[in-house]
Amino acid sequence: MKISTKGRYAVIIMMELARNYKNDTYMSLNDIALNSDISLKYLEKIMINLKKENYFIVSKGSNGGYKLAYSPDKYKIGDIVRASEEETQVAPCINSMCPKTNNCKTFPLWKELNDVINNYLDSKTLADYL
Amino acid sequence: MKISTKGRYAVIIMMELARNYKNDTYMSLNDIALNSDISLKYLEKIMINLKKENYFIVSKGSNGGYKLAYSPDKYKIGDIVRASEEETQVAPCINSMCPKTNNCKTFPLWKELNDVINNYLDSKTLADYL
DNA sequence: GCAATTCCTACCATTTTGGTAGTATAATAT
DNA sequence: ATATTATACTACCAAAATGGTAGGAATTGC
Repeated sequence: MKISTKGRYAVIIMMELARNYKNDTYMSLNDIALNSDISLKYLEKIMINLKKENYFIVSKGSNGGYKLAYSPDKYKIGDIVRASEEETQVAPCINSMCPKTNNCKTFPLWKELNDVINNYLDSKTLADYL
Repeated sequence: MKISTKGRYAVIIMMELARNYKNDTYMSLNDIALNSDISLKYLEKIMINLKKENYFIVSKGSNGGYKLAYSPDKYKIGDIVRASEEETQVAPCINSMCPKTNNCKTFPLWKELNDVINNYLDSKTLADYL
């Protein structure tokens, strides 16, 4: 029962950009790496999923980098985590459960837990943790 | 963001015993294996952690097995999952977070998420899923 | 042109997950 | 007693996920 660091690092990246939002300057992954003590290379990898979400305005070249496309309160933590993790179900269906056995009787439990988690994470935005 | 099957299987085992509670007979792991489509050997492994909790009355030998020591409503799902998982924190502290960087600013988020999850799982007992 | 930056494709070590195998030990039915 | 049925214990293992690293190509600003 553990959230992978990928999701947590994604939130950290987004937080760095959120803190820089008011400056309206581009922030490079290198800057984020220095601030957050995560390697540039791993940051790049985590960015792959985040970039699909159109969260950023990007600029290549010197003085380039990323900035948030919207104000921090527009970014739900839940969206960020789900975008980073691929597996969005806390307890996805597995072969040894369902349907011959009684195992599926616990399915509503995991389904509801999933909702509880998502509802909580969706109730918070980057602005809540600046 | 996924709960390991270990915790889920543990709940399944406990459910099987809960369903057998009214019979007041011992139920062997072999019976549970047949009912649940999980291998006997893997069940044994999952039992290791559960046995530490004094959840059962155990009998070896023929017609032996396990039965619940208390009625199903006394077993919180949260306790069962936590007993099975070793890692009880959803987002345990890791080196690259805390304390030089700003990363710890997100700690309250994960701490609270942890509480949300535990509160939900503690609000349910085996009796809720018979 | 050069430096800074993102973008893209691989690769990889370690840990966790999800098991299996074999044997010892204990209790019970007969 | 002893054969049988269970649990208890110890060890091993394959596959997948996690948490990275490496190297270079493409793009842009100066």
